[in-house]
Amino acid sequence: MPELPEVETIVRGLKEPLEGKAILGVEVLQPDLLREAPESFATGVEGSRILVVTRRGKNVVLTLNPDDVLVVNLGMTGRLLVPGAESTHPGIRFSLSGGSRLVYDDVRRFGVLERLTPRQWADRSRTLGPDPLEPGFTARHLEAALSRSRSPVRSWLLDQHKVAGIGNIYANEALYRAGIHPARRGASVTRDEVLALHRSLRTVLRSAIHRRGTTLRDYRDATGEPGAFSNELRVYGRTGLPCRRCGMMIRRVVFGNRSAFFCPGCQPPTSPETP
DNA sequence: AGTGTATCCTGCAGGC
DNA sequence: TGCCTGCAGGATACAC
Repeated sequence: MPELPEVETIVRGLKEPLEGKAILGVEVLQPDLLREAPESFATGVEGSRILVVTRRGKNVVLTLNPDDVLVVNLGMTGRLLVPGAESTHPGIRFSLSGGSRLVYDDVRRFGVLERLTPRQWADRSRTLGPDPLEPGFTARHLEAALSRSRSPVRSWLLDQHKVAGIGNIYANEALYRAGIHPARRGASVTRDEVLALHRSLRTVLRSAIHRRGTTLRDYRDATGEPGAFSNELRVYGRTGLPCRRCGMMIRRVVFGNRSAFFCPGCQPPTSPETP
């Protein structure tokens, strides 16, 4: 569910309420959210202080004093909620200093909370691709990486080891805005198309952050508020509706186990230069 | 290396 | 109303 813009919105909302707080107690209601025994997780984080809340790709990263990193992947329906937001499916409850609380809530429980050493986290982080909003993600980098890929460009964008943070919504939206069919092979994407994709990825993600993410059904930020980018979607979930640019019907195809949405007029299956 | 498939899990919408 | 199917912002393991 949550992709880069949603996770970024969550992280921004958590900084003020969490940074500097101590974790006094942990209540594990759903042990399958963890990769270790609930008791060792609880005793491991209890007594720690939350120094800083950041994001890496789709992961929420809580740096704990003294030597722990709490990495939260929200899966499809995970939420990190502060007091005031309603929790319907609480999985882990953290009681914090100052009488505050943090609840990890997750209907489907695809999410994972992991307690890692800084070293383990660094090793993990190294396996992830660059963040598309960081300066390191250049058009040159994208062109070089894509040219080596024979997989469909939409699948490539979803691979967190290639680029970190893009999910199915923004992959489809960026490809539409760049005029690239989602099933095109990475290496078939022309230089001009790569430039357009690089630009559209960054604009779509920035604009979605500005709208505080996309809420279709489950996504909520730390205070329980939905995001407003849903109104800006051009192809995702718009099967059968007219393209806002050319009027042709938006189509849905399934590959790589995920739905892909595209406009047959604006995103021809082969590049326009090589008919 | 890449891809199709299945799996984890719950809830909701739509068809009959 | 109830039952069934399909679908969902993710990630991973497997066989080919």
